[in-house]
Amino acid sequence: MNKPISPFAPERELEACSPRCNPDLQLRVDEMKADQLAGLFKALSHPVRLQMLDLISQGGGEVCVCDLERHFDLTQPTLSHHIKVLREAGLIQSEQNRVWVFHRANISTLQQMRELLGQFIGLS
Amino acid sequence: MNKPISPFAPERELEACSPRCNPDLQLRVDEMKADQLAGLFKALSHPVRLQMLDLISQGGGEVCVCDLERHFDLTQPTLSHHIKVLREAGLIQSEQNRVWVFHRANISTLQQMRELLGQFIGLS
DNA sequence: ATTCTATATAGAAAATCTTCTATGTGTCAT
DNA sequence: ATGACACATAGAAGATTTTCTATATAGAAT
Repeated sequence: MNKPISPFAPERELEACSPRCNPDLQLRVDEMKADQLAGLFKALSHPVRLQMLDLISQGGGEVCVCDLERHFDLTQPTLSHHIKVLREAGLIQSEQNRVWVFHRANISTLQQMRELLGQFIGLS
Repeated sequence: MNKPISPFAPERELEACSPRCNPDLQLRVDEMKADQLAGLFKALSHPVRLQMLDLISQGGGEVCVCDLERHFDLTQPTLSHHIKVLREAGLIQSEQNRVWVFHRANISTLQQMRELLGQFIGLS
């Protein structure tokens, strides 16, 4: 856990363990933002939720659970749980109409994730 | 789990529970691809790994663990574990040079994730 | 009123994840 | 050779996730 000053770069202010190190690197994503963004990635970290969002994103805001459940070999409470995870993460919005609940993808949230990846790729 | 044919749309081939349903929706992401992609999202589903990749992506392929550990209040084995998760997911590549290991972001993997999100947003 | 249907919630078992301490391995300096 | 350092691995405790069965709620149809 201790970081000796490299003999090769004694003029550095920050400590480096080798001449190839980058002791000046700064986090561009603070802890609060990292928590929020990691939560978004976590919501898509399950294959069923990823496929659910694939379906919901195709539906133009008119996707009912009955349109989802035929694609998955899971019980209704399990699907209900995964939908809740997507909703609580902010990836989808749900609206009740009579007995049914319709879901739509939350584009701005997806764009946030895309922007982060773009930053990692070097697009910004 | 049973899906009655709607009385409002008896001509539909697939079952719909309401007139607003989309019984024709097809998965664009098959199960194998969903598993692979969900694995990528899972690797970024922890705030520390997300911040680690933020740092590594800035370093131009020359990021050593000593450049990471100053930013996190975690033990060395824990950081080593998170690095392994990123590497096994394919998000970073690691190369040993003498005593040190240097990490670089795997751009093509990040692009895969970005493409999926683009598909969800409707960019393709 | 009763029943059916769509969806949500409760709670529990099993699996997985996160983090730690302790220890191992390989490289370098003395 | 010996010791110091960078990093990896083993294994365990505790937290979280995934999935199920059972049950609740609430709107519609009979």
